[in-house]
Amino acid sequence: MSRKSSSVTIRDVAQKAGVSPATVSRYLNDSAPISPEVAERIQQVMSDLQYVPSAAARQLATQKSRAIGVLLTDLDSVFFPPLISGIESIVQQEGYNLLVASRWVGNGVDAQLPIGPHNADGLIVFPGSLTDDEILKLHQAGFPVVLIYQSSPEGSNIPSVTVWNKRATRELIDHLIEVHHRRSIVFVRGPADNEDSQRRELGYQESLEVHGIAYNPNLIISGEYNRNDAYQAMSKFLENGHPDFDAVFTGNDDSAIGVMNALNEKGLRIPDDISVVGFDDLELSAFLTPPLTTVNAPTEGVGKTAAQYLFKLLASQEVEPVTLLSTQIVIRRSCGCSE
Amino acid sequence: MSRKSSSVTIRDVAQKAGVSPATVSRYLNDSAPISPEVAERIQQVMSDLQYVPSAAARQLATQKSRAIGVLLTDLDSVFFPPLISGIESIVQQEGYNLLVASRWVGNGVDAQLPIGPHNADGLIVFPGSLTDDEILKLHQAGFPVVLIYQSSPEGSNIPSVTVWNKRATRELIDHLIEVHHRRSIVFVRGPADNEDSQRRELGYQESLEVHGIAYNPNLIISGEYNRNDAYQAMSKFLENGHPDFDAVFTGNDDSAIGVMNALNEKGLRIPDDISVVGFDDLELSAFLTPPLTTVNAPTEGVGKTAAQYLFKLLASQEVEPVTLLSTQIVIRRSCGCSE
DNA sequence: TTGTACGCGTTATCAC
DNA sequence: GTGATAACGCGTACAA
Repeated sequence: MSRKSSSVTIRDVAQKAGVSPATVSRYLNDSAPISPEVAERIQQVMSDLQYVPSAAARQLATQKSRAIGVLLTDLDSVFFPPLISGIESIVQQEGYNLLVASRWVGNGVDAQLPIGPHNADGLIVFPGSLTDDEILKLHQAGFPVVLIYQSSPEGSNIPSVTVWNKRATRELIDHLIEVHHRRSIVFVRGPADNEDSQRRELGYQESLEVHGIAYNPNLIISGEYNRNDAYQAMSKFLENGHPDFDAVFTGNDDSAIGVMNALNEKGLRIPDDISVVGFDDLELSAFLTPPLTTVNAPTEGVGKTAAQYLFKLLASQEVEPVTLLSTQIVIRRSCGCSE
Repeated sequence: MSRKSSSVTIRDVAQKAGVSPATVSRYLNDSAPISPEVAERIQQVMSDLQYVPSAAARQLATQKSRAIGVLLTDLDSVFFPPLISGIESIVQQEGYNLLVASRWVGNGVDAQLPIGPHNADGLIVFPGSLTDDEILKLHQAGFPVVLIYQSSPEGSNIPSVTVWNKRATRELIDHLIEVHHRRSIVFVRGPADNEDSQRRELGYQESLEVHGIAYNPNLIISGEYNRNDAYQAMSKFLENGHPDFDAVFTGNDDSAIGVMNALNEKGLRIPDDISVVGFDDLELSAFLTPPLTTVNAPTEGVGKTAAQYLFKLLASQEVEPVTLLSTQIVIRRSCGCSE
């Protein structure tokens, strides 16, 4: 984009190859057949001149940016690497560029979107980065959008991809109750408006119910799906008078880290005194002490799938409105199992 | 970028506001004074029409993409979130876009760069994503580049930002020796060509030397700066005949996770039997059991600084060729300290 | 198979 | 302070 660096244009190539710019363009995008000799000459000149087409000019002419974006809330979370990695692998494979930005609707944004029709061909949105209104507006304007970990706003039908939350959670809690005979299980929920957290809570309740255990609201505490808040929440829970409990299900693994820490500090042994289980199966979860029993959620797969859907949308292909990737429990030691 | 979505152009705004496109442009970039009334009218029309300038057209006219890129090797690492977050905060503040891509020179790339003069105004490069030749070529073409965790290739003077490695490592090992009387300290190094790892090794050696401890090459093992390889390396070390040792310094925290795991599996207690210390101070390091004694390296700061330098470069300002951000040891419990 | 001419949406250079 | 007008570099009818 900088003048001095890539000042060689398609016209230079054309001239030096003794053809018209149009022909070079055709060669570039093989949008029309051209004679072998000419093709070779162009190729030769192109590499001689180290010609690289200007993305901007191309975009302007084509009305396509060949870039897609992903909008996150806070980039600084262990949850994102696999997600972004998954997205990027597809994006790169398609020869597109990936724009990344953070934006948090909580702090009252109403400025222009960092990523939108003005600089991208499509967008993957993570919960909390856009309001429902903004999502809807984008979608209604015909801008390709794929939602992740979030369902389409009321009345709309925007493709969304997330994971099976309830089923695996149900199995996980079943395991705690049936195998380890835990009956007072604390649930550390995520942000109130987080759909995944809500569904995980449903799985938790269902398991309780099936086993004839009464749901105790005093056993529910709120983290924010991150280790620090979860640590605080659990510490506070332990300090104030609290019901007896013999297990903790943290809505995600990151929270489990904070919870385990709080438990350790109070001298509670995991899993002897308290079983702890999470959700996500972060790469590091197997390395915690004790290794965390959790639910494996294909985060990278969500990224890949969302990106693939976005490209389908770009190609005007049909995409299933909602897709749930399968999850499965992984038993390690924090629940009480020996391996 | 998509035709249907944002078809309102500067011309539409101009017409509806009863002025010329030029005036609207001037208002947008306040590149020239305009009368208050006109300004207000334009503002009004702009928000009525929800006008958003086309990035492509702007780029073509300006020869600037208003985007910078960061080139990483593998996106899926806990090390990156703070780094990217730091970069993005500056980028957003400058009203720029952030392009992210991964590329690993190890697998013999020679295709076109995912990010370069064709789609960005500048680039932040992480070790392993570009060969020295590629870096040099970019730089010589006048393309702004900032190196992180890597020094400028032979003979060149490209700005680079990284952290103080040797000094803090030296202090860390001093601590192990002086306070905890450890004398047989294993060093788990990073990738062979990694400059940080090399400098950390220097600090390690210096401390040994000062304390009259002979350097024992059998105590050096190779990880790859990630928990899995480090786990493998340490496990193998423990299984084969190995020298006695009473401490491990892992080149980074991620490796420490794998090492601690391997140690635990063999029934070695940390820190009672073996002290373990790392480098980086990942957000999760304080949450390991035991909490990891390490060196706090300002990863987010490196990202911010690199981005700031890049913007200085874009503004044709001077930038120091090499800057080292300060690090400092943080004592937790894995070394043997009680708090 | 190839060339010509115009348009994409914006900014920059002149005039006024 | 404001308005024409010419780039910017590429794709794409349309014509040949």
